[in-house]
Amino acid sequence: MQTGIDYQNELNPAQYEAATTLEGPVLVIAGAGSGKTRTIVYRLVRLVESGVPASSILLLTFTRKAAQEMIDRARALLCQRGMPALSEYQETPPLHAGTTTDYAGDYAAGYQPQPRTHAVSGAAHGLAGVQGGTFHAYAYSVLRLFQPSGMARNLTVMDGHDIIAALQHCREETKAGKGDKSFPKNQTINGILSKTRNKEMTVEEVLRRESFHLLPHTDAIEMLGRTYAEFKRTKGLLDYDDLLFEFERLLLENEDALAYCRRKHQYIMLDEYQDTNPVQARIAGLVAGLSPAAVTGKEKQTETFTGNLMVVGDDAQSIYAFRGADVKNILRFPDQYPGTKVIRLEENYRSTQGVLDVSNAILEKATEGYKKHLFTSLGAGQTPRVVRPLSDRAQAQLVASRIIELSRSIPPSQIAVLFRAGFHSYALELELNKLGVRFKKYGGIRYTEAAHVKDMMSYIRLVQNPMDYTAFTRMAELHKGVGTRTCLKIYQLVLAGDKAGVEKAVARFPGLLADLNFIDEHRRLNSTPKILCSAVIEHYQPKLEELYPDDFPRRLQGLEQFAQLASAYDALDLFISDLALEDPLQEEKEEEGVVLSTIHSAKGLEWEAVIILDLVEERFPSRHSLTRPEDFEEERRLMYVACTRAKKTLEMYIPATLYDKGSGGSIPAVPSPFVRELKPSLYSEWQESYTGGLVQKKAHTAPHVPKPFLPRPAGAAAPTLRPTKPVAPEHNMQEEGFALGSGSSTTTRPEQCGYCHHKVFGRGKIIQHLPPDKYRVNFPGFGLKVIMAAYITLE
DNA sequence: ATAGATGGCATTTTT
DNA sequence: TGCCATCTAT
Repeated sequence: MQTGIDYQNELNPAQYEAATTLEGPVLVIAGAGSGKTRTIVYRLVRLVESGVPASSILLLTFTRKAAQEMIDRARALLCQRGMPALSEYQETPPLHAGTTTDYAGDYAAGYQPQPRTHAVSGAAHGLAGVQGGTFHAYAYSVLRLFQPSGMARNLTVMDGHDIIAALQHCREETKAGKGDKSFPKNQTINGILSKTRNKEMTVEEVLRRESFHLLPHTDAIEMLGRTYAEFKRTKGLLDYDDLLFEFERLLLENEDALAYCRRKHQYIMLDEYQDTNPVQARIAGLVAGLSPAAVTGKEKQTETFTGNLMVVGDDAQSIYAFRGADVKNILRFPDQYPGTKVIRLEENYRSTQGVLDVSNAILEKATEGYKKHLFTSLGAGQTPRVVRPLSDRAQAQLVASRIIELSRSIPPSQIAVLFRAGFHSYALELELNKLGVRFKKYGGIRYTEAAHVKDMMSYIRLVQNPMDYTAFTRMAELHKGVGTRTCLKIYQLVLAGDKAGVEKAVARFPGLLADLNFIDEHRRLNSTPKILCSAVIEHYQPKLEELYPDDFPRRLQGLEQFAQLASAYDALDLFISDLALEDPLQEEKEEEGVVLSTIHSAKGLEWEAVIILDLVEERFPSRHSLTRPEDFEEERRLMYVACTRAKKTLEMYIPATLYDKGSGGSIPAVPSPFVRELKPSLYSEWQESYTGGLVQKKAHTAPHVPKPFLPRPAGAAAPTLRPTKPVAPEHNMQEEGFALGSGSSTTTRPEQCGYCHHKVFGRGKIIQHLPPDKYRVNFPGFGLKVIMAAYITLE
């Protein structure tokens, strides 16, 4: 089939090379803003144009949204450039129907392949049937077709909340850490266990590396891990990590499954390869055709690799090491896949040179020496700004008014505020609400986490998997008088098939019996997700009205929206797993509004204007990164990712003080090393005054004159701005010790951090030197303290 | 055994 | 801030 696309003229030479190399192993090193998405989009079209069936293309990206966008854009390209011959395909045939041979039906006895894709489908023109999504979603889509050995028959994907609930259950059962205040919280346990798996290390290794204070609990955590694994196995539950490891095991143990994947997905594209972890890399290798021995590195592939595998990524943007991502995957790809064609996309089409200069400067200081230099032909553009509000509260007010100012010339949806951690934006959110500025926050509360949605989902999940204990608990405890014990008892009776026993136990709770019957009936009916959703809503509505008398209509509406969503699915389990893997309502949020996002969630996105908050030590770089140099390097790459999101306007905010909830007062903050090390010529410096507007600091002119500290009465108007630096005397250390742009500032790099002893608090980690004679020290069990040097002994 | 209330807490980043 | 864990009255 032919299109009028002129690949050579619409792409630059490197992009062209990447988009038109369809066979063999290919590594694309794509610098920030280098047109990576465009290249993948063109390659998708090119593949289809060359006669590759869309259904044999697998596109794995970091989020489903990313895959969706690429497929949509490819489809748009095809539509727009006319594939007249294809217009008769407007009515897309179901994914597995007709043209493609689907082997799963033959192999997986009892499991019929479902006629609707789980992940994203390119639902028009020649792209119908491209399978795209995340590794996790892909893993599930195959796992459900083949029965993994030793697993319950119906597999359910757990979401974050399920995981915590399951851990809690295991904890009660084993009495692990009972009554021990130093025992970590479920969240923490989950983090440790998950790290253990993603980094493929023992609990002890993980603890030794990043939380040595928990080392005394090593055995208990390991034991809890085993109990948790057994809990999941017997109940047919899969957490995020299980999806990957069970999938790998399936590919290694079940020849049919491996053959199915290899045969079906002959053209594989992996985006963000720098952020894959070892098991993901092995899965990719197995499906692409690498031998099991070569995948684990036991043996080296010596002949030219003949599978069609393209990986795309940027080692400088690797920001997920904390969850096991390993840059080595991308660095050694050519070695692992002999015959790899390496293509570098280097010209930046996103940002003006001023933005790139700052970005480059940040990367230059990286100790791991990623040699990258972004360039553009877009021109110098605006000079990035450094803004220094008096406090984090003032920062919120300044940013809010700046957003209003910017939105006079830029659509609000083209303005983004980025920060290191979700809670860093709280103050700004309050401020924006106060001013009536619309915003959408990425990484905020998922709609699926609302109580009524979870209630509804528990019924749906029980229809799919009667052993889903988390769902059972949720459903059963909706009834007054049913708690942990009763719940467990009934669950066991139900599983044992003891009908008489169940009826007896449930007799005291008539509503519960009705629920169980309802679930049984619908399991028998095998209804479509949409019909089931409607039925559940009707069944649950009385309870909804009882539980939420003030706002049940609104919640009901939300549930109906959910049922609408379900109508896109033919298979119940796919609907459930999609909800656990990614919030489907996220992308349907209104388009208007300023974007608030963690830097991690901002990956791959771009905006006209980008504001980075809280560029002070402890926040960014995060205090948790101060232990090991490699973590600090990851913070640097995070900063690089943040800066390279900006097209034209880049502003970095450095509050002089941070509110301290402990003391209720403000503590001085040290500007982030990432800004301190920038040459002053790369940015202009702006400050707050009491009279209005941001005022640019005149570089190197006015001598520093400390202004008296003028406390604002509570509830006073937002700070306005004034031309000189209003720094309170007690904060003058910033002027003296941490001037910006020195290029050689006293950075609290991790390698300079040591430990010290204090008579009362014991051993602590020195977080920061506060000249001339104080240290900020983190004492396990006591938290952060500022201590006079005289009272501690350095180690 | 359950439910509700209270008080103490620490708080990265995501599938 | 919201989320725990523990306590107390039924």
